[in-house]
Amino acid sequence: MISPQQYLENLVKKAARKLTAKLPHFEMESKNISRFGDYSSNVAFSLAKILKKSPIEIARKIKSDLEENRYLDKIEIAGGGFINFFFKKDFWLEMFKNPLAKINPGKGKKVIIDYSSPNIAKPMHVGHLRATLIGDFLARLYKFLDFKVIGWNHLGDWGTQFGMLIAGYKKWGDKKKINKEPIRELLEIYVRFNREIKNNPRLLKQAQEEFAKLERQDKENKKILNWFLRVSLKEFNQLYKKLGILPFSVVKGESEYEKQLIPLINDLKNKGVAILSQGAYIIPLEKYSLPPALVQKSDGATLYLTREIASLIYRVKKYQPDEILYVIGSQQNLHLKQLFAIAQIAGLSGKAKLRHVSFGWVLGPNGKKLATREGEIIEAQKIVDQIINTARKIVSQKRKDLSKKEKEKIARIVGLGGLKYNFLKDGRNSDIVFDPKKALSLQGNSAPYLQYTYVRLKSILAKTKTGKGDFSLFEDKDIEIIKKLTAFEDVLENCLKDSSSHHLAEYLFGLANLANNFYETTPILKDKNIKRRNARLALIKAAAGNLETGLELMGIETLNRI
RNA sequence: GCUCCCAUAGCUCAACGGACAGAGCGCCCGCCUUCUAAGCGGGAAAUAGAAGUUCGAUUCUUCUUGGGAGCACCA
Repeated sequence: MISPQQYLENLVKKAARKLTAKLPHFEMESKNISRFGDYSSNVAFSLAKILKKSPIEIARKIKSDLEENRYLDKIEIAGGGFINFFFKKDFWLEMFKNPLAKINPGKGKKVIIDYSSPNIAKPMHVGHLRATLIGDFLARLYKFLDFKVIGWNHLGDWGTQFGMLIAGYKKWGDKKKINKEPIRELLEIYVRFNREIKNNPRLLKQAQEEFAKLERQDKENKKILNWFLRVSLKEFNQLYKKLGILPFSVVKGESEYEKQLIPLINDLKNKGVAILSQGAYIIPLEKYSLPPALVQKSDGATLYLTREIASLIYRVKKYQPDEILYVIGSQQNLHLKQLFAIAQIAGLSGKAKLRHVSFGWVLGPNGKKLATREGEIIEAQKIVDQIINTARKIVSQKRKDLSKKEKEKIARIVGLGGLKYNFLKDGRNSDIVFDPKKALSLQGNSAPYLQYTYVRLKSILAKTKTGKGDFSLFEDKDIEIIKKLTAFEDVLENCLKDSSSHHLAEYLFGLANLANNFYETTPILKDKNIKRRNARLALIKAAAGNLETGLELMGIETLNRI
């Protein structure tokens, strides 16, 4: 079975083809307003433009063409040319009996999703957290839709700052301390180095020298850098584990491409893609209305972008992906545009479609960038711990009856769920305001609300055995839920199209609201009509299943008790 | 200076050029001897400003105002 929306779209397309050879784009949507039908379409308006006829006239033609359809109760024309479709009850019962086939738009295609990308020796901040959660959602979504997903973590481990870190380590470093608390210690060295540089400019030179050695593949410095990477990664992995993020397929530092850069630049020069300008090599991008991209500095050193190009070449060569998603903040919009333009000019991306999944800033409650009063960044780790703490307090207050172990489990799942939902419920392009103090909302459009609804549904199911039900006993409010259930796949397609989770969040919230309203107003277990009772048990089981699947796609766990 | 992004209810967010701009929080009102009140129902409340394109504009174009990001030797 395909979704009702798909079904109607196909139907209308067929009818429209009789009127014109080239189909215009049109909408088929569910408006949640009963007099606009189960689904409505603006196809007549779209056709009116090319056929130069009135929308009403076209709508009438389509209507008369489709009116005999066995699933449709009626078709209405309203609002100057909208076509509203009303399905028969039997259709919805049919939809419920034969659930939708799982869609598989991926068809086994390979996609690389590049996300998280923290810098080693530095704590992950709230921006990394957003990138990580968006990326993890996309990885789960693509997997669910039958793509072969390669999760890629491109670590920042190159640049003069690592010269500072190595110089600082050689001066003041304590190996034991670093092994114990790597990121804290390394950050301290970095901060101290920058502080002392003000009084002692020679330090900067030392840092540059250490970095230059690194560029020359100096064994000792490479070894140190590698060690920094290993211990940082150990700490990152603790956070990923705590968050319940899918494991990455590839974790690679930028520095790993270093050896390929000179051949790469030579190749670009030979092809005439890169040209000499003011002593440096640039790739002009006027054709793309972009400023030129610098790939080699006048001192011969390479840049971030150069390594990004090398990484792209490596990815394409090694994995032959059909698609590469870069989950990276909007401040790098230009950078990604340049990368994609270069890929096109030099033919680097193979068959892969490149896509920048850009996202906005995470702002604090005052609408400014999130920071403590001292101006430090707020660490992702602290946000996670803080929200679980908040959840712990609430749970121990609300459920004094539960065991400590169970309360702890609920606190973790509700806290993390609240956090993730907070980042995933909004469209990714806008800046979002994140107030760590208010982040765990229990009411309304929040993960705990969805988790609570799931628990309520499961709890009803747990109290009884199910038997054979008679679906024809369903009433309007049951059908409302069936309608919602059948839209799930369409919602996932929207998420895929926009690389955004907010459609799914909105859907799950709507479904949960329907479900809550349903069991609030409809006694199920006490229903004397056993066939209807069983039918409704099947219905809420399906609703719970949808909630669970949807939450799982957002990386949010469900519970049986809350 | 140039380029790009953003501006929707008191607050936080929705709305692929479509029919009356939807939600949540907060506020006001009602519902717990009945499957977990982390719930359900109801109410007040918004497109920054000006012009244009269109049958139709929150959406597209131009300008204004206000915020943010980026723009050759950082990553």
